[in-house]
Amino acid sequence: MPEQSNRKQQILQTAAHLFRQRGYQAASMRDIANAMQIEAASLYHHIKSKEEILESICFEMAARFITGIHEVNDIYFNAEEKLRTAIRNHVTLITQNQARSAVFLYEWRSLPEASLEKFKEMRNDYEEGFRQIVKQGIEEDIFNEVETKFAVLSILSSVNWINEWYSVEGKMSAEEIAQNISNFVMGGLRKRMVTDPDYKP
Amino acid sequence: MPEQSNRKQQILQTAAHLFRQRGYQAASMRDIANAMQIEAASLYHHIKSKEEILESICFEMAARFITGIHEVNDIYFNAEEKLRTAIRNHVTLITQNQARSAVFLYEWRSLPEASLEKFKEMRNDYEEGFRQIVKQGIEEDIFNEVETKFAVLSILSSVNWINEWYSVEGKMSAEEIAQNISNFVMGGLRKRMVTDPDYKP
DNA sequence: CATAATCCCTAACAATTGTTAGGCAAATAT
DNA sequence: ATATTTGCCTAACAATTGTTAGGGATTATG
Repeated sequence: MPEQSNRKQQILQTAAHLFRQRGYQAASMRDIANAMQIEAASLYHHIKSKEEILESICFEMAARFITGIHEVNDIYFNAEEKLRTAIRNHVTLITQNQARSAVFLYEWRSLPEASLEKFKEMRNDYEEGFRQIVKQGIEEDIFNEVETKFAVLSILSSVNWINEWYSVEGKMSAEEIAQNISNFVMGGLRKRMVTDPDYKP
Repeated sequence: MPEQSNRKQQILQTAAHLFRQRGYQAASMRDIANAMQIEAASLYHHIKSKEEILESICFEMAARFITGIHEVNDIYFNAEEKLRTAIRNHVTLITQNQARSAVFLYEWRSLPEASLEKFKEMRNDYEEGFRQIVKQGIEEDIFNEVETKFAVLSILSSVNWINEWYSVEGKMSAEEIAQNISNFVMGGLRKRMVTDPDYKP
Protein backbone atom coordinates (compact mmCIF):
# COMPACT_ATOMS: atom_id res chain seq x y z
CA MET A 1 0.00 0.00 0.00
CA PRO A 2 2.25 2.79 -1.25
CA GLU A 3 1.36 6.25 0.02
CA GLN A 4 1.58 7.68 -3.48
CA SER A 5 1.15 5.71 -6.64
CA ASN A 6 3.57 6.25 -9.47
CA ARG A 7 0.74 7.54 -11.58
CA LYS A 8 -0.08 10.27 -9.10
CA GLN A 9 3.46 11.57 -9.30
CA GLN A 10 3.15 11.67 -13.07
CA ILE A 11 0.02 13.75 -12.70
CA LEU A 12 1.74 16.14 -10.30
CA GLN A 13 4.64 16.52 -12.69
CA THR A 14 2.46 17.16 -15.72
CA ALA A 15 0.27 19.55 -13.76
CA ALA A 16 3.29 21.41 -12.43
CA HIS A 17 4.50 22.06 -15.96
CA LEU A 18 1.12 23.34 -17.06
CA PHE A 19 0.57 25.38 -13.91
CA ARG A 20 3.91 27.02 -14.50
CA GLN A 21 3.26 27.63 -18.17
CA ARG A 22 -0.28 29.00 -17.98
CA GLY A 23 -0.93 29.53 -14.29
CA TYR A 24 -3.06 27.39 -12.01
CA GLN A 25 -6.40 28.90 -12.94
CA ALA A 26 -5.77 28.85 -16.67
CA ALA A 27 -4.60 25.25 -16.80
CA SER A 28 -7.67 23.04 -16.87
CA MET A 29 -8.06 19.44 -15.81
CA ARG A 30 -8.66 18.63 -19.44
CA ASP A 31 -5.33 20.24 -20.32
CA ILE A 32 -3.57 18.04 -17.79
CA ALA A 33 -5.41 14.95 -18.96
CA ASN A 34 -4.69 15.80 -22.57
CA ALA A 35 -0.98 16.12 -21.88
CA MET A 36 -1.10 12.63 -20.39
CA GLN A 37 -3.14 11.27 -23.30
CA ILE A 38 -5.99 10.49 -20.99
CA GLU A 39 -9.53 11.67 -20.35
CA ALA A 40 -10.10 14.28 -17.67
CA ALA A 41 -12.38 12.06 -15.63
CA SER A 42 -9.64 9.46 -15.34
CA LEU A 43 -7.53 11.81 -13.26
CA TYR A 44 -10.00 11.50 -10.42
CA HIS A 45 -9.03 7.91 -9.73
CA HIS A 46 -5.65 9.21 -8.56
CA ILE A 47 -6.43 12.58 -7.05
CA LYS A 48 -9.36 14.03 -5.17
CA SER A 49 -9.54 17.43 -6.81
CA LYS A 50 -7.63 20.03 -8.75
CA GLU A 51 -6.92 21.85 -5.53
CA GLU A 52 -5.37 18.72 -4.09
CA ILE A 53 -2.86 18.73 -6.92
CA LEU A 54 -1.86 22.29 -6.09
CA GLU A 55 -1.63 21.49 -2.40
CA SER A 56 0.49 18.42 -2.97
CA ILE A 57 2.99 20.31 -5.07
CA CYS A 58 3.17 23.35 -2.82
CA PHE A 59 3.57 21.48 0.44
CA GLU A 60 5.98 18.88 -0.89
CA MET A 61 8.26 21.62 -2.16
CA ALA A 62 7.86 23.68 1.00
CA ALA A 63 8.95 20.67 3.02
CA ARG A 64 12.04 20.20 0.89
CA PHE A 65 13.06 23.84 1.13
CA ILE A 66 12.58 23.82 4.88
CA THR A 67 14.55 20.62 5.34
CA GLY A 68 17.41 22.25 3.46
CA ILE A 69 17.61 25.35 5.59
CA HIS A 70 17.31 23.39 8.82
CA GLU A 71 20.19 21.17 7.86
CA VAL A 72 22.30 24.21 7.14
CA ASN A 73 21.43 25.90 10.39
CA ASP A 74 22.23 22.74 12.32
CA ILE A 75 25.52 21.81 10.75
CA TYR A 76 27.63 24.75 9.61
CA PHE A 77 29.06 27.33 11.92
CA ASN A 78 30.32 30.37 10.06
CA ALA A 79 27.54 32.72 8.95
CA GLU A 80 29.01 33.35 5.53
CA GLU A 81 29.44 29.67 4.89
CA LYS A 82 25.92 29.03 6.12
CA LEU A 83 24.53 31.63 3.77
CA ARG A 84 26.48 30.36 0.79
CA THR A 85 25.33 26.82 1.47
CA ALA A 86 21.73 27.86 1.95
CA ILE A 87 21.79 29.71 -1.35
CA ARG A 88 23.40 26.74 -3.08
CA ASN A 89 20.70 24.44 -1.71
CA HIS A 90 18.02 26.82 -2.86
CA VAL A 91 19.45 27.14 -6.36
CA THR A 92 19.87 23.40 -6.64
CA LEU A 93 16.30 22.75 -5.59
CA ILE A 94 15.02 25.25 -8.12
CA THR A 95 17.13 24.16 -11.06
CA GLN A 96 16.42 20.49 -10.46
CA ASN A 97 12.67 20.96 -9.98
CA GLN A 98 11.90 23.96 -12.09
CA ALA A 99 8.24 23.30 -12.72
CA ARG A 100 7.34 22.34 -9.16
CA SER A 101 9.43 25.20 -7.81
CA ALA A 102 7.59 27.66 -9.99
CA VAL A 103 4.31 26.41 -8.58
CA PHE A 104 5.67 26.69 -5.06
CA LEU A 105 6.93 30.20 -5.71
CA TYR A 106 4.12 31.74 -7.71
CA GLU A 107 0.96 29.63 -7.71
CA TRP A 108 0.43 29.17 -3.98
CA ARG A 109 -1.85 32.18 -4.03
CA SER A 110 -4.55 29.94 -5.47
CA LEU A 111 -4.48 27.60 -2.50
CA PRO A 112 -7.82 27.29 -0.71
CA GLU A 113 -8.01 29.41 2.40
CA ALA A 114 -7.70 26.40 4.67
CA SER A 115 -4.26 25.39 3.37
CA LEU A 116 -3.17 28.92 2.59
CA GLU A 117 -2.57 29.79 6.21
CA LYS A 118 -0.50 26.71 6.86
CA PHE A 119 1.49 27.31 3.73
CA LYS A 120 2.35 30.84 4.74
CA GLU A 121 3.54 29.53 8.06
CA MET A 122 5.88 27.13 6.32
CA ARG A 123 7.18 29.82 4.04
CA ASN A 124 7.80 31.97 7.06
CA ASP A 125 9.68 29.09 8.65
CA TYR A 126 11.93 29.01 5.65
CA GLU A 127 12.54 32.74 5.70
CA GLU A 128 13.17 32.56 9.42
CA GLY A 129 16.01 30.16 8.69
CA PHE A 130 17.65 32.79 6.52
CA ARG A 131 16.95 35.52 9.04
CA GLN A 132 18.80 33.53 11.68
CA ILE A 133 21.83 33.32 9.44
CA VAL A 134 21.86 37.04 8.75
CA LYS A 135 21.42 37.81 12.44
CA GLN A 136 24.25 35.46 13.28
CA GLY A 137 26.39 37.21 10.71
CA ILE A 138 25.71 40.56 12.30
CA GLU A 139 26.48 39.22 15.77
CA GLU A 140 29.69 37.71 14.49
CA ASP A 141 30.48 41.16 13.11
CA ILE A 142 30.89 39.69 9.64
CA PHE A 143 27.84 41.33 8.11
CA ASN A 144 26.88 44.96 8.00
CA GLU A 145 24.03 46.02 10.19
CA VAL A 146 21.01 45.67 7.99
CA GLU A 147 17.30 45.36 8.40
CA THR A 148 17.32 41.59 8.68
CA LYS A 149 13.88 40.95 7.26
CA PHE A 150 14.64 43.33 4.49
CA ALA A 151 17.93 41.69 3.58
CA VAL A 152 16.43 38.22 3.56
CA LEU A 153 13.64 39.21 1.21
CA SER A 154 16.16 40.84 -1.07
CA ILE A 155 18.26 37.73 -1.10
CA LEU A 156 15.38 35.38 -1.70
CA SER A 157 13.90 37.47 -4.46
CA SER A 158 17.25 37.46 -6.21
CA VAL A 159 17.54 33.72 -5.91
CA ASN A 160 13.97 33.07 -6.95
CA TRP A 161 14.35 35.08 -10.12
CA ILE A 162 16.49 32.24 -11.42
CA ASN A 163 13.35 30.36 -12.20
CA GLU A 164 12.48 32.94 -14.84
CA TRP A 165 15.53 32.60 -16.97
CA TYR A 166 17.40 29.43 -16.00
CA SER A 167 17.35 26.72 -18.63
CA VAL A 168 19.07 23.38 -18.55
CA GLU A 169 20.78 24.08 -21.86
CA GLY A 170 22.10 27.43 -20.65
CA LYS A 171 25.80 27.99 -20.23
CA MET A 172 25.66 28.49 -16.48
CA SER A 173 25.53 25.49 -14.20
CA ALA A 174 23.52 25.54 -11.01
CA GLU A 175 26.79 25.62 -9.10
CA GLU A 176 28.03 28.66 -11.01
CA ILE A 177 24.76 30.47 -10.54
CA ALA A 178 24.80 29.82 -6.83
CA GLN A 179 28.33 31.16 -6.59
CA ASN A 180 27.49 34.27 -8.61
CA ILE A 181 24.48 35.09 -6.50
CA SER A 182 26.34 34.36 -3.31
CA ASN A 183 29.14 36.69 -4.30
CA PHE A 184 26.67 39.38 -5.22
CA VAL A 185 24.72 39.02 -2.01
CA MET A 186 27.82 38.80 0.14
CA GLY A 187 29.03 42.01 -1.42
CA GLY A 188 25.94 43.64 -0.03
CA LEU A 189 26.38 42.16 3.40
CA ARG A 190 30.02 41.55 4.21
CA LYS A 191 32.03 44.12 6.08
CA ARG A 192 35.42 43.32 4.67
CA MET A 193 36.09 44.61 1.21
CA VAL A 194 36.92 42.38 -1.70
CA THR A 195 38.88 44.11 -4.43
CA ASP A 196 39.75 40.91 -6.22
CA PRO A 197 36.68 39.75 -8.14
CA ASP A 198 38.05 36.21 -8.17
CA TYR A 199 38.22 36.19 -4.40
CA LYS A 200 36.96 33.05 -2.81
CA PRO A 201 36.36 32.79 0.90
CA MET B 1 -13.82 63.39 -27.37
CA PRO B 2 -11.30 62.38 -24.71
CA GLU B 3 -9.13 59.40 -25.57
CA GLN B 4 -9.99 57.79 -22.26
CA SER B 5 -13.12 58.49 -20.32
CA ASN B 6 -12.93 58.89 -16.61
CA ARG B 7 -15.07 55.82 -16.22
CA LYS B 8 -12.59 53.70 -18.14
CA GLN B 9 -9.83 54.66 -15.75
CA GLN B 10 -12.05 53.62 -12.87
CA ILE B 11 -12.52 50.25 -14.52
CA LEU B 12 -8.79 49.85 -15.03
CA GLN B 13 -8.17 50.72 -11.40
CA THR B 14 -10.78 48.32 -10.06
CA ALA B 15 -9.63 45.59 -12.40
CA ALA B 16 -6.01 46.12 -11.41
CA HIS B 17 -6.87 45.57 -7.76
CA LEU B 18 -8.77 42.38 -8.53
CA PHE B 19 -6.16 41.09 -10.97
CA ARG B 20 -3.56 41.60 -8.30
CA GLN B 21 -5.64 39.98 -5.59
CA ARG B 22 -6.86 36.91 -7.45
CA GLY B 23 -4.89 36.88 -10.68
CA TYR B 24 -6.11 37.82 -14.14
CA GLN B 25 -7.76 34.51 -14.96
CA ALA B 26 -9.48 34.15 -11.60
CA ALA B 27 -10.94 37.65 -11.55
CA SER B 28 -14.07 37.64 -13.67
CA MET B 29 -15.78 40.47 -15.44
CA ARG B 30 -18.65 40.01 -13.01
CA ASP B 31 -16.22 40.47 -10.12
CA ILE B 32 -15.02 43.73 -11.60
CA ALA B 33 -18.56 44.89 -12.27
CA ASN B 34 -19.64 43.88 -8.80
CA ALA B 35 -16.84 45.89 -7.21
CA MET B 36 -18.11 48.90 -9.15
CA GLN B 37 -21.73 48.20 -8.20
CA ILE B 38 -22.59 47.68 -11.81
CA GLU B 39 -23.68 44.84 -14.11
CA ALA B 40 -21.03 42.99 -16.10
CA ALA B 41 -22.55 43.90 -19.44
CA SER B 42 -22.25 47.59 -18.62
CA LEU B 43 -18.49 47.35 -18.66
CA TYR B 44 -18.56 46.79 -22.40
CA HIS B 45 -19.66 50.34 -23.08
CA HIS B 46 -16.24 51.49 -21.91
CA ILE B 47 -13.93 48.67 -22.91
CA LYS B 48 -13.81 46.24 -25.78
CA SER B 49 -12.87 43.10 -23.92
CA LYS B 50 -11.27 41.72 -20.77
CA GLU B 51 -8.01 41.35 -22.61
CA GLU B 52 -8.09 45.02 -23.52
CA ILE B 53 -8.15 45.86 -19.81
CA LEU B 54 -5.04 43.78 -19.23
CA GLU B 55 -3.32 45.30 -22.23
CA SER B 56 -4.14 48.85 -21.16
CA ILE B 57 -2.72 48.35 -17.71
CA CYS B 58 0.39 46.49 -18.82
CA PHE B 59 1.37 48.88 -21.59
CA GLU B 60 0.57 52.06 -19.69
CA MET B 61 2.79 50.93 -16.84
CA ALA B 62 5.50 49.72 -19.19
CA ALA B 63 5.55 53.16 -20.79
CA ARG B 64 5.93 54.85 -17.43
CA PHE B 65 8.78 52.61 -16.35
CA ILE B 66 10.58 53.12 -19.63
CA THR B 67 10.15 56.88 -19.52
CA GLY B 68 11.74 56.84 -16.09
CA ILE B 69 14.83 54.94 -17.08
CA HIS B 70 15.32 56.98 -20.24
CA GLU B 71 15.22 60.22 -18.28
CA VAL B 72 17.84 58.87 -15.91
CA ASN B 73 20.10 57.70 -18.69
CA ASP B 74 19.85 61.06 -20.42
CA ILE B 75 20.40 63.38 -17.49
CA TYR B 76 22.69 62.02 -14.82
CA PHE B 77 26.32 61.28 -15.38
CA ASN B 78 27.79 59.22 -12.56
CA ALA B 79 26.88 55.54 -12.77
CA GLU B 80 26.20 55.18 -9.07
CA GLU B 81 23.96 58.22 -9.04
CA LYS B 82 22.18 56.92 -12.12
CA LEU B 83 21.55 53.57 -10.50
CA ARG B 84 20.31 55.10 -7.26
CA THR B 85 17.96 57.38 -9.15
CA ALA B 86 16.69 54.58 -11.35
CA ILE B 87 15.97 52.47 -8.30
CA ARG B 88 14.24 55.38 -6.60
CA ASN B 89 12.07 55.94 -9.67
CA HIS B 90 11.21 52.28 -9.77
CA VAL B 91 10.29 52.13 -6.09
CA THR B 92 8.21 55.28 -6.36
CA LEU B 93 6.32 53.94 -9.34
CA ILE B 94 5.59 50.69 -7.53
CA THR B 95 4.57 52.17 -4.20
CA GLN B 96 2.36 54.79 -5.80
CA ASN B 97 0.66 52.38 -8.20
CA GLN B 98 0.78 49.12 -6.35
CA ALA B 99 -2.14 47.40 -8.03
CA ARG B 100 -1.24 48.39 -11.57
CA SER B 101 2.41 47.60 -10.94
CA ALA B 102 1.52 44.15 -9.73
CA VAL B 103 -0.37 43.53 -12.95
CA PHE B 104 2.56 44.83 -14.96
CA LEU B 105 4.98 42.63 -13.04
CA TYR B 106 3.06 39.39 -12.71
CA GLU B 107 -0.03 39.25 -14.90
CA TRP B 108 1.47 40.09 -18.27
CA ARG B 109 1.81 36.35 -18.92
CA SER B 110 -1.89 36.30 -19.73
CA LEU B 111 -1.55 38.81 -22.55
CA PRO B 112 -2.72 37.52 -25.92
CA GLU B 113 0.12 36.37 -28.12
CA ALA B 114 -0.16 39.40 -30.35
CA SER B 115 0.59 41.89 -27.58
CA LEU B 116 2.84 39.56 -25.64
CA GLU B 117 5.72 39.96 -28.03
CA LYS B 118 5.56 43.73 -28.01
CA PHE B 119 5.33 43.74 -24.25
CA LYS B 120 8.43 41.62 -23.89
CA GLU B 121 10.26 44.06 -26.16
CA MET B 122 9.29 46.94 -23.90
CA ARG B 123 10.33 45.07 -20.81
CA ASN B 124 13.63 44.35 -22.46
CA ASP B 125 13.99 48.05 -23.26
CA TYR B 126 13.60 48.79 -19.59
CA GLU B 127 16.13 46.18 -18.55
CA GLU B 128 18.49 47.45 -21.22
CA GLY B 129 18.38 50.84 -19.52
CA PHE B 130 19.67 49.26 -16.33
CA ARG B 131 22.24 47.22 -18.20
CA GLN B 132 23.66 50.40 -19.68
CA ILE B 133 24.08 51.85 -16.23
CA VAL B 134 25.87 48.80 -14.91
CA LYS B 135 28.12 48.69 -17.96
CA GLN B 136 28.92 52.36 -17.54
CA GLY B 137 29.76 51.68 -13.92
CA ILE B 138 32.19 48.96 -14.89
CA GLU B 139 33.79 51.17 -17.53
CA GLU B 140 34.12 53.97 -15.00
CA ASP B 141 35.82 51.41 -12.77
CA ILE B 142 33.28 52.08 -10.04
CA PHE B 143 31.57 48.71 -10.22
CA ASN B 144 33.03 45.28 -9.95
CA GLU B 145 33.19 43.25 -13.09
CA VAL B 146 29.97 41.36 -13.05
CA GLU B 147 27.80 39.51 -15.49
CA THR B 148 25.78 42.57 -16.46
CA LYS B 149 22.58 40.78 -17.39
CA PHE B 150 22.85 38.78 -14.24
CA ALA B 151 23.35 41.79 -12.00
CA VAL B 152 20.44 43.66 -13.53
CA LEU B 153 18.05 40.78 -13.02
CA SER B 154 19.19 40.47 -9.45
CA ILE B 155 18.62 44.14 -8.85
CA LEU B 156 15.22 44.21 -10.48
CA SER B 157 14.00 41.14 -8.67
CA SER B 158 15.01 42.73 -5.39
CA VAL B 159 13.19 45.91 -6.21
CA ASN B 160 10.11 44.15 -7.51
CA TRP B 161 9.72 42.12 -4.36
CA ILE B 162 8.64 45.33 -2.67
CA ASN B 163 5.25 44.86 -4.17
CA GLU B 164 4.74 41.77 -2.03
CA TRP B 165 5.19 43.36 1.34
CA TYR B 166 4.99 47.13 0.98
CA SER B 167 1.95 48.70 2.53
CA VAL B 168 1.10 52.36 2.76
CA GLU B 169 0.65 52.09 6.52
CA GLY B 170 4.06 50.45 6.96
CA LYS B 171 6.82 52.21 8.81
CA MET B 172 9.11 52.53 5.80
CA SER B 173 8.57 55.30 3.29
CA ALA B 174 9.19 54.76 -0.39
CA GLU B 175 12.25 56.97 -0.08
CA GLU B 176 13.67 54.90 2.75
CA ILE B 177 13.03 51.67 0.90
CA ALA B 178 14.75 52.98 -2.18
CA GLN B 179 17.76 54.02 -0.14
CA ASN B 180 17.92 50.66 1.63
CA ILE B 181 17.81 48.71 -1.57
CA SER B 182 20.26 51.02 -3.25
CA ASN B 183 22.74 50.61 -0.42
CA PHE B 184 22.31 46.87 -0.50
CA VAL B 185 22.75 46.67 -4.24
CA MET B 186 25.64 49.09 -4.30
CA GLY B 187 27.34 46.94 -1.71
CA GLY B 188 27.23 44.13 -4.20
CA LEU B 189 28.54 46.24 -7.05
CA ARG B 190 30.78 49.01 -5.81
CA LYS B 191 34.51 48.56 -5.67
CA ARG B 192 35.19 50.92 -2.80
CA MET B 193 34.32 49.65 0.62
CA VAL B 194 31.88 51.38 2.91
CA THR B 195 32.46 50.61 6.55
CA ASP B 196 30.09 53.26 7.81
CA PRO B 197 26.54 51.95 7.43
CA ASP B 198 25.22 55.51 7.50
CA TYR B 199 27.37 56.43 4.54
CA LYS B 200 25.63 58.52 1.96
CA PRO B 201 27.07 59.14 -1.46
C1' DC C 1 -37.67 71.87 -26.55
C1' DA C 2 -35.53 68.50 -29.36
C1' DT C 3 -31.44 65.74 -30.24
C1' DA C 4 -27.66 63.32 -29.23
C1' DA C 5 -24.70 61.04 -26.26
C1' DT C 6 -23.61 58.65 -22.06
C1' DC C 7 -24.47 55.13 -18.88
C1' DC C 8 -26.55 51.24 -17.31
C1' DC C 9 -30.02 47.54 -17.38
C1' DT C 10 -32.19 42.63 -18.31
C1' DA C 11 -31.83 38.50 -20.85
C1' DA C 12 -29.57 35.39 -23.12
C1' DC C 13 -25.84 32.89 -25.88
C1' DA C 14 -22.18 29.42 -26.48
C1' DA C 15 -18.23 27.67 -24.49
C1' DT C 16 -15.62 25.94 -20.81
C1' DT C 17 -15.04 24.79 -16.14
C1' DG C 18 -14.47 20.99 -12.15
C1' DT C 19 -16.61 16.99 -10.99
C1' DT C 20 -19.63 12.63 -10.56
C1' DA C 21 -21.91 8.23 -11.99
C1' DG C 22 -21.60 3.99 -13.82
C1' DG C 23 -19.37 0.64 -16.57
C1' DC C 24 -15.73 -2.03 -19.28
C1' DA C 25 -11.30 -4.37 -19.50
C1' DA C 26 -6.93 -5.88 -17.91
C1' DA C 27 -3.87 -7.10 -14.21
C1' DT C 28 -3.28 -8.96 -9.61
C1' DA C 29 -4.35 -11.64 -5.62
C1' DT C 30 -6.72 -15.47 -3.42
C1' DA D 1 -10.85 -20.13 -11.63
C1' DT D 2 -12.69 -16.57 -8.95
C1' DA D 3 -12.54 -12.28 -6.83
C1' DT D 4 -10.53 -7.78 -6.38
C1' DT D 5 -8.20 -4.00 -7.49
C1' DT D 6 -6.49 -0.71 -10.84
C1' DG D 7 -6.87 2.29 -14.70
C1' DC D 8 -9.43 4.29 -17.95
C1' DC D 9 -13.67 5.24 -20.57
C1' DT D 10 -18.28 7.73 -22.10
C1' DA D 11 -21.83 10.74 -20.78
C1' DA D 12 -23.53 14.07 -18.36
C1' DC D 13 -24.28 17.61 -14.54
C1' DA D 14 -24.44 22.36 -12.74
C1' DA D 15 -21.96 26.41 -12.49
C1' DT D 16 -19.33 30.02 -14.35
C1' DT D 17 -17.06 32.17 -18.05
C1' DG D 18 -16.71 36.34 -21.68
C1' DT D 19 -19.66 38.53 -24.57
C1' DT D 20 -23.74 40.39 -27.47
C1' DA D 21 -28.42 42.32 -28.42
C1' DG D 22 -31.61 45.58 -27.57
C1' DG D 23 -33.79 48.81 -24.79
C1' DG D 24 -34.61 52.35 -21.01
C1' DA D 25 -33.18 56.04 -18.46
C1' DT D 26 -30.43 60.34 -17.40
C1' DT D 27 -27.40 63.99 -18.82
C1' DA D 28 -25.30 67.21 -21.96
C1' DT D 29 -25.70 69.79 -26.44
C1' DG D 30 -28.00 72.19 -30.29
